[in-house]
Amino acid sequence: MTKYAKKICAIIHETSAHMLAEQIFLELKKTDPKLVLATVYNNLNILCREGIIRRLSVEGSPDRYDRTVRHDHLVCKACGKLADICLEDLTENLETQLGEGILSYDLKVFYLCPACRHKHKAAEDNSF
Amino acid sequence: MTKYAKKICAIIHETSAHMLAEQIFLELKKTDPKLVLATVYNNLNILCREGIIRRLSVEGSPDRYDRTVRHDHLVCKACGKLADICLEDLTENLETQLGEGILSYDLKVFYLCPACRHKHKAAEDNSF
DNA sequence: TTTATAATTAGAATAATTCTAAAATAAAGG
DNA sequence: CCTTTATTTTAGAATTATTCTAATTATAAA
Repeated sequence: MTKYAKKICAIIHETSAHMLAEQIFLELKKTDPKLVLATVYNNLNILCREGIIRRLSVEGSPDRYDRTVRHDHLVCKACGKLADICLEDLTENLETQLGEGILSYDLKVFYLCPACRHKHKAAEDNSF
Repeated sequence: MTKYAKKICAIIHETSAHMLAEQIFLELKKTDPKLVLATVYNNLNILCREGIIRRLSVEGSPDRYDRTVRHDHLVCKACGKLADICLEDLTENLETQLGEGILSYDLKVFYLCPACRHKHKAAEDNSF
């Protein structure tokens, strides 16, 4: 694994921050000022392809990168905020239903986060 | 609902083709030659916001648009091909696990489609 | 070392999507 | 109907994330 691949990997696995390529770039730039964004993208793509990290497509925002330890995501439909949750593992269940082996799955649960729920409610109350 | 919103809605609900904005545009252009891509995007955004259609983020490809009737997706990790599947509804299960109401969820199951499984196997056999 | 291979840089290129302002269309009020 | 107002659509520029290309640098192999 190359120098920057290692560092990127470390950053992603140390936090659960769902970072953007740009954020990873800025973080690494602190210690490696000559680093360039394309290198970050290159390495992120390689790491994803090899299954070492996980790409997260989030509606209306650039891709984010996440650890591969099994977990799911809770997404606020209003503000888009993303949180980790660990629900029961569905792999076996899915394989049984499908009748064949799967590689992995991605489960996003949409809800209104407490903050947005309040805003939403306030807006409704004012609409009289 | 506006003229184009209606037509876009009809196209998406009549097929299960997971169409790109571009494809919808080309389809509508046949009958409305002066239509412009921005109009398609405008309407797709409005329809998504109102929950009338569903946006599908597919890794490494522009967004696709889908019907809202509950179903899940099977995605080939190698070629990216997308297929509809209808697995059991997890809503109640998820709400119980989370201890609160949810709006919806999105489940993508990754596997190797038959074609890619064969290619993959052939490549392995040749690597001796 | 010298050579070969792979990684990184720099910055241009691409592609999807959004934005802005003007034009066209539709809806509402008289 | 006609006029006014509001909404939709158009045209095309702008933005943004990401990829690509070629040149350079670093690493590994001979």
